[in-house]
Order: sequence, then C-alpha cells, then structure tokens
Amino acid sequence: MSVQERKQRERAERERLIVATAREIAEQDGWDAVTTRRLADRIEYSQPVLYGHFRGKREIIGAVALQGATEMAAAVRAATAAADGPRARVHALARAYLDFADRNPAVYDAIFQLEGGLAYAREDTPEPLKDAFAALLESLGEVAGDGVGAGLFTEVFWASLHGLVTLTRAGRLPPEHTGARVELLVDRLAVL
Amino acid sequence: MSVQERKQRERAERERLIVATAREIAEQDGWDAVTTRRLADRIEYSQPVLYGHFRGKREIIGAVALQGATEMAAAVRAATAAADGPRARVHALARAYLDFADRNPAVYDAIFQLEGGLAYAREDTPEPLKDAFAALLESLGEVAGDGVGAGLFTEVFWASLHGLVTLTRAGRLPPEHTGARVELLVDRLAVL
DNA sequence: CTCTCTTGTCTAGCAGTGCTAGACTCGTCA
DNA sequence: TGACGAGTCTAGCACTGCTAGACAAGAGAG
Repeated sequence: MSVQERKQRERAERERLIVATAREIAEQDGWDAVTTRRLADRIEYSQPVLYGHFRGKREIIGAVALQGATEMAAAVRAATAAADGPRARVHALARAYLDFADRNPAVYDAIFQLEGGLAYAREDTPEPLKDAFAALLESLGEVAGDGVGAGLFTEVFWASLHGLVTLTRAGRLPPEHTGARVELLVDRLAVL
Repeated sequence: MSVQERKQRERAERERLIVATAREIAEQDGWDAVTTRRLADRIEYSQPVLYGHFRGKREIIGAVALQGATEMAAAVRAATAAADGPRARVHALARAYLDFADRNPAVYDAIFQLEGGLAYAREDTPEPLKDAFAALLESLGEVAGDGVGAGLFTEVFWASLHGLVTLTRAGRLPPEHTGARVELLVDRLAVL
C-alpha cells in the first residue's frame, strides 16, 4: 500500500514539475519555445514521460491555464477587497486584470487565447475557470445598471479589457495611453 | 524591354496567386494548414519560389493582412455610409466589424492577431492599416463625447469589439448573446 | 534469497514543419 | 549558334509533436 502511495506522490510531484517548468519556459521565451524536447530536458526525463501525464502539448497548456485562472481570481479578489465603494472596486478590478496580463503574458495566453482542450462557459467547465469569471462578476455585477444582467455586463466589460490586453500586446495599440483607455472604459461602461 | 515587362507582369501575377491561395487555405483549414509545402503545391511551383517573393511565411501573412485591411475599411465605410445619424452609424459600424470578422476569420487573425512583420500605429505603418483605423475613426469620432479625443475613443471602442470577436471565436464566450453585448457596448460607450 | 512479471523509462524513429544550398534547365541576347 | 544569366527544382538541414518497441529496475510470490 505504502509503496503505491509513495509512487502516486512522486507522480503528482512530477506532474507539478512539468506544469511549472512549461510555465517557466513559456513566460521566459514564449509558448513556441515550449517544445516537448526542451521541456523533457529541463525536467530531466525523456519526452515520452510527458505523455504519461498529459495527452499532449495542448493539455499541458490547459493545466497552466487552470493554475493561472486560480491565481487571477485571487488577484482580482484581493484588489477589489481592498477598495472602497463600487467605483473604486471597478477601477481596482480593471487595473488588477491588466496587471496580471502584463506580469504573466504566457499564462494569460494559456487562459484566454490558446487551445488547451478546456471547456469554457458550460456546465462542465473546470471550477477554476468558473471561479475566475465569478471573481469578475462579484464586483462588476453591482455596476451593471438597471435592466442589464450582471452576467451580460461582466462579459462585455471583460471583453473590453481583453481587447485592450491583446491589441496592446500584439503591437496593434501603442502601450502609452493604456491608463486613459481604462479610465474611459470604466467611466462609460459602469453605472454608478 | 517588353520581355522584362512581361516577366514583371507574370511575377506580380504569381505573387497575387500566392497571397490568394494562402488566404484560401487559411480560410478553409486555418493558418496552421498553410504550410509552405501545401502552398507551393497548390500554386504548382516548388517551395523556394515562395521565398523569391516573400522572406517567409510571416510576410505572406502580412500580405494577406494588408489585403484584408483594405477590404475591411471598405466594408465599414459602406455600412456607415448607408446609415442615418450618429447612433445608426455606430451600430452599423459595430455590426459590419463583427460581420467581417465572422466571414473572414483567417484574414481577421492575419490583421489583428498574427505576426505578419507589419508596423502598427506608427508613421511607417502601411497605408491600408492606417486607412482601416481611419475608417473606424470617421464614424466613431463623432460620438466620442466632450473632452475625449476621437483617437482615444476609437481605440477603446475598437478594442471592445476586438475583445468580443476573439473571446467568442476562442470559445471563451458563447456566441448566443453577441447581439445584446454589442447593443450594450454601443449604448454605454457612444455619447449621442 | 531467487525468480518472474509488471511497471516505468528510454532510445530511436515517423511524418511533418520552415527554410536554403547547390544543381540544373531554359529563354534571352550578342 | 553559342554563352550567359535568370529562374526553378531537388534534396537536405534542423527542428516540431508524438509513439512503438526495447530494456531495466523494482515489487511480490515461492
């Protein structure tokens, strides 16, 4: 029994190592640099070991996405909890969101852009993803305004933030006026 | 003289063929399916011929992006020209934008997501890209509201639309309520 | 304590990728 | 008609994700 338990522990530990290493490489040199060979090299195992834990590269991206979603939810909640009043909360949320994207570009991509084999916006959506959306909804729901559903409003606000993030990082928008853009977004979208 | 001219004509014709074929494959099976081998096969030339026209795959994506930007600007202008009043124009613009993205997903990606080796938001930005932004600005500038620059407002509105497009297409947002989301966006952002 | 058998890991390889060096062919011009 | 140069191709490099099959090490049975 104990032998099996030890093996399970080691296996789980190695899985964490794979995910952490993939994230590390991606954050350092981009997801294109996360090749199965390089990843295997770094964890000091051969390639096939990766496939004993994940079906393929996609699932590894998915695992990073789940981990990231949890962190993002926590970051957003921490920021909004420290703010007084709806307006300050929405501001704090927006800044926390952009900040997270800025500090963890690869993780952000894993969550919102890349194909990680995860189900989104459905019943069988993994809990971390649901919770990340919930974290946004908690603060945004209270400024949706009359006759507008909290869910719908959250989706729109979120999409706007996401647009700013992606266009800026893809070089389509100059990063200079991000602050002013967020300001405008909050002022116009949120009903206070 | 005439011989050289003919060669130049043939060369330009082939370049058009490359771009059109790349776009075709991308629109049919996604950009990942646009491999230099497949592309070369389709145009009935060998791979190296592609490199006589473009530095690499990136530049081909860039060429498709430029072509697409021109079309998009035209689509937006056609839609807004047919609308009466600022509010109707903004609505028409938003719908035209989403419609273009929906009908030409691969081209949309080439313009706004993929690395095509193009300069954005700078002096040396290719004319088609500048003009696409200008097409947005023409209609959006008039609803920016007091004290808000037309450029800034256009950027924010555009980013919001872009967020909706990308999140929806990446499966992060269910496509059902797109109409309501756009409605909300226009109502809140535009000052009428 | 030895033997078997499962479990886990590795080596080596497949089919595909973007891109390029060097051979070769063909049309153009003297 | 012959030489030259432009244009094109074949073949190959180093890389990708992924996997079959060989192999070794460790657990459990006798």
